[in-house]
Amino acid sequence: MSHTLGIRQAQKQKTRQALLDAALGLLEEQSLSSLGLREVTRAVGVAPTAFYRHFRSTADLGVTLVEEALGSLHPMIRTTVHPSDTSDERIARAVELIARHVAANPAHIRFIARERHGGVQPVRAAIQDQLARFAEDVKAELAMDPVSAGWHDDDLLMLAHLYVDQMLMTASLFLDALEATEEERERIAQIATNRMRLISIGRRHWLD
Amino acid sequence: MSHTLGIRQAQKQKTRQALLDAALGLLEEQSLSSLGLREVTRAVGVAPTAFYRHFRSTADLGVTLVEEALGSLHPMIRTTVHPSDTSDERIARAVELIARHVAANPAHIRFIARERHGGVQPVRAAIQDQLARFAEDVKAELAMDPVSAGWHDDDLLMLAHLYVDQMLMTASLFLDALEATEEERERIAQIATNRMRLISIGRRHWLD
DNA sequence: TGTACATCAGTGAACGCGCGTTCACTGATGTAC
DNA sequence: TGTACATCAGTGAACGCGCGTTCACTGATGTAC
Repeated sequence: MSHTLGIRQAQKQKTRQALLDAALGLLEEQSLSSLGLREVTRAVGVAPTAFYRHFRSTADLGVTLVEEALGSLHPMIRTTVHPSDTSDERIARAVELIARHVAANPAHIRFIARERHGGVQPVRAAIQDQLARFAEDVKAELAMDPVSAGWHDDDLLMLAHLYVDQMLMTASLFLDALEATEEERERIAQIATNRMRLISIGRRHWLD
Repeated sequence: MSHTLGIRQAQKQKTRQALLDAALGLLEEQSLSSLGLREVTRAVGVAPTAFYRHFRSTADLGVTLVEEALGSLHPMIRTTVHPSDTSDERIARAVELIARHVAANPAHIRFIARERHGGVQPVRAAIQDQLARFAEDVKAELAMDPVSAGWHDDDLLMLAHLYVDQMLMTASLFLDALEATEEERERIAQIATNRMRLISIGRRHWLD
């Protein structure tokens, strides 16, 4: 049997997670810079002062949310870009994966899109940091592809960032269409696919 | 002599503009959803209640800021994309123009980047609306280019949106580098240029 | 040009309210023996 | 297993403060004659 947390630790974790979940919910309709500590504790049903047992401030909570939203995404990113099948199949798979991820975690994605350029510096920095890591991951995968032979390192990283930004754009498009009809979402998937295709075509002819 | 405003109207306009300017300044370090009406009037030096003579709410002020930031940009966008000289010259000109515009209007650009996905719905809607118009403008210019012969209308619009998003990304990159060295800004210009080049290459081979 | 009245941008007091933070506390959980 | 003490997540009262909004107001500007 694996090591179990003590009752006290387990309860603390539970409250902490409840605070994170409540904050994420409240952030669907406002920015982090206007999120109040009392709002969050009220939503959870604990005293305002309990907040300080878990986070120094709402900015601190925000940084934790960034890790929660993006920290676990690295393996997914790598396999998405991995040069296995044809370019068009890979793109279709990526768009499908993004659509699913957005549908499964809308609040996390909204939070990232919103706070990427938001008013809370440490959170912005945490997001830039994670996205830069994604770009490094993507670059490493791209480098393995024969198509990348002869490319400058700088240009590979440029392309990787372009893909990462594109993924986020696509996610944001799907986010705005969560309530829309199936046809509308299909239309968006088509546009996102074509954007990716155009970039991939540019990639193939980069060294012409 | 052209028609002049009355003294009263002129003074009102002046106060209104002071409120907009003060708000824009305060928004460099926070999001609109946390901007207080009292903050703004305090910065201008008028009574809090004076705010209501000009705007219904900070959200209303935000929508006005969107128009101020983007409304006058249409002619610039069109001429930037206009197919005059070679593709590489056009790209270099566009990147240069964006760098200048960001340096001249950093607060406006920051505001747009921040509130595009921000927590205030009417402002988000106003930004999406303006960006969609930009895309229509760009599409109209692209359509005039011989390179676009044989393209589907949908794909032209897709490309136009891709260019618009790319311009905003580039602007955002320059924004983060305003305090940086000349070399750093040159590096960013190079990356932005290469992103645009790659997209243009994809465009030229789209129908292959 | 002068007078009498209307308009309206900006004022200042007042309101009820929720905010972030402090502090000493409680009582369940953990630990040492 | 039982006891005595330590730890610490969550409490609840209290604080000073700034918020958005209301209201009746003032006095400079505008207008009609």
